[in-house]
Amino acid sequence: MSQRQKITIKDVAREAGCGIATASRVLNRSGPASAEVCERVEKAAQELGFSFSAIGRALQSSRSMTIGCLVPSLANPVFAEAVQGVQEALSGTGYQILIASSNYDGEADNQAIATLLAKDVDGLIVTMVAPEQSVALTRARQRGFPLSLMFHDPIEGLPSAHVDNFEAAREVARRFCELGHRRTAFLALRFSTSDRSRNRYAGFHAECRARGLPDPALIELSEAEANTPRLLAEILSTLDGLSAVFASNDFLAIAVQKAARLMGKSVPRDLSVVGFDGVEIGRLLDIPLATIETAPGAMGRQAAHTLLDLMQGGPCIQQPPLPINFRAGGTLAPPRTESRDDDQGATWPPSVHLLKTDLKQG
Amino acid sequence: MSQRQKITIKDVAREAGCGIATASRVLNRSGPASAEVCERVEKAAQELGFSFSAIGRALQSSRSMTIGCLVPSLANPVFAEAVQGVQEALSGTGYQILIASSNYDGEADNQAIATLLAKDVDGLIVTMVAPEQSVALTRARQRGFPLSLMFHDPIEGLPSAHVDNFEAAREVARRFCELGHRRTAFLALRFSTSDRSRNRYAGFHAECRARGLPDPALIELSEAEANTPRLLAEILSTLDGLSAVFASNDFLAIAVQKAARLMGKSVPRDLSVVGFDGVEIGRLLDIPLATIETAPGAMGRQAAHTLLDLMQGGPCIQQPPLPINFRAGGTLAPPRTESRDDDQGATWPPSVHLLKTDLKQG
DNA sequence: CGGCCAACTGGAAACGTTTTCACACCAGAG
DNA sequence: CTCTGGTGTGAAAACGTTTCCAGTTGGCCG
Repeated sequence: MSQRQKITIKDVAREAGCGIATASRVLNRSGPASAEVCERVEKAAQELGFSFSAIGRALQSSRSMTIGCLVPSLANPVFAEAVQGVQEALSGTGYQILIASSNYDGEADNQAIATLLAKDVDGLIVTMVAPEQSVALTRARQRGFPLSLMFHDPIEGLPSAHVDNFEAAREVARRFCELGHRRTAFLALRFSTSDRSRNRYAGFHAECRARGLPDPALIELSEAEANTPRLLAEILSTLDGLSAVFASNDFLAIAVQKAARLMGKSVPRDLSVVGFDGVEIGRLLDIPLATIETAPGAMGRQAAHTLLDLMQGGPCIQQPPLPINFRAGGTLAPPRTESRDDDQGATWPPSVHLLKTDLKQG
Repeated sequence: MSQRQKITIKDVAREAGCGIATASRVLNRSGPASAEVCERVEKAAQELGFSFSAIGRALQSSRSMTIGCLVPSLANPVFAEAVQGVQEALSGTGYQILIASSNYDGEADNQAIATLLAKDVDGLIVTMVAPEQSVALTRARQRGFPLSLMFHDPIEGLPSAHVDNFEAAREVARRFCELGHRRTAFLALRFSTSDRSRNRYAGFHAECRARGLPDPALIELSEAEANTPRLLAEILSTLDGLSAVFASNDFLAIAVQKAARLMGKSVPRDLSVVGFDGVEIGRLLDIPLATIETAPGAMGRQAAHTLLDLMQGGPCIQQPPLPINFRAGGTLAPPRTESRDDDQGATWPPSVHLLKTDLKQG
């Protein structure tokens, strides 16, 4: 109930009976001051409960000590962990995180970046729908504003903390192929708004081709379909001869298992499933999930370090992709029957739910 | 590469050939302006790519349009979802979120609050280790600073968006009891730093007592134990006659299932398990997890709305606890044998890993 | 034509810092 | 004694806004 309004350095100076400049010097240890006045100022600050206003500082130094962080959604543990990683890397540096999320909306992405920039952040760490097409991001980049990406493949001059989705997906195709699988499918939740999913499909597709497998079926699910095992089962059952599914994230992979059970199929006997991300939970399932392990926290940390370097005027150096690890699990096994159907089957891949979209490379 | 430094309203005014005040009025539509000068200013702002500096504004209006948000960790999906909820409630209000996390450390909590306050946030939404013991929080409260809690039970004069952990835990005890369970255990990961866990145990304990059941064993796990099913199995196997486990969160509950499998026990035939939180994943397991469903996102939204009201000078009104829902699941069933051992067994609850701590009420 | 009001305009203060600059003082060297 | 150089100090400018206030127009009414 006591003092409602803030106390400024002016109050401290008055209380200590000295000038503002002196008080500032004492409190920041940024210049000479006699022992006597030094003590008076310290005491006054203590008594008044003074603390510097970051705003005044920011205005004068034109550095807000704040960095902006944009992710699609914190409800996705992968992004939440990444932000936590950023946080950790920034702790102790004096920087705070101003956060924003776009809910996977490209327009919201732009809006968010503009807002963060208006708040005078000193740098930006970003995961968005389409970094290369965002006008706000492009403008910032042209101005030489410190920028750092997460999860995206690097763009010329724009460093990104990422994993090689394409290569990781090829690894999955390789495993499928070596076990004898032929008919495969790739499941994704937000294919159109996630370059990560698209790169994974591209890699998966490329390796299947390279090994003479039929093209994998590409299935984009709606939220409803992903969360309702019955719907998912219906979709899966339209895929004749399907023996292996690569899901674009672990939650989807778990949903597939549930759906398989509903279809009376057994994992991995009738259907192999591989996920992506390597969330902890997959390891604890009754049948541990085979998946590609990534480290979102490490991505956040790397992005933060890259940005810190950039803000200190360092050169823009692109780190190599973070390591990934194929985690073996009970959900991956050889197909039940060595199905010797020929690959020319005109019905594969089926067109239901098939999504045509421009793939990166191929 | 073009202009490296920011363009201010001064630049716009000069370009438009008018005074700063006029430019401000035009751009904010906050005062009269002739159509002609209006157009010139708009055009100049457009061409220069001007956007207001939030810092200048904040300094002058002493409102930063930023609210601080402190949670233990974003790596915990429950808190991440809550922050996402805050975000949603704040979207469109012009407020941004400055985030901080303490990693479940009470000292870091204090430090974080001080930092956020120094950044001149307009309000604070907080989940911390010990809100009532934090000097930083107490000082803020005394100053009448807008504060809003999440997850905690309300404190006099400090509104909190929460669920009734005590009552929810009683519900679990009730279910256990009605199915015939007697020997129960309560598992928690961070008992000492989580009043939520403590309240759950208190409610669970109280209801067990009320129904004449032996006191539940209280087990606090380390991270290592929780994540290594073998270790967890060892601990569980020391509990003789145990037939039902209440885990303080869903991930723990899933780990218990895994451990049970390792022990050769079947869930729910040999061991019933109930979790807490109601994360989506539990529903997709082969045996859907029985759990208490909560809505972290809704908590975040409520906390944000409460804070907004508070910042507009509204009275401090404590909302009732958010509704929770017992979600039935395959992991809960009657115990295998109506074990008719007497309750006086001197070995129950076992002392291994037992944690003595001051319990709230109960 | 004088007076008045409305519409429009811009100078200047204020917000809380940091930093530059000039001044005062004092010791020691010449 | 005067000069030099260092040390300690505070006034003032600057950062980017908003807003108050006073000023300048122009139109309209008496």
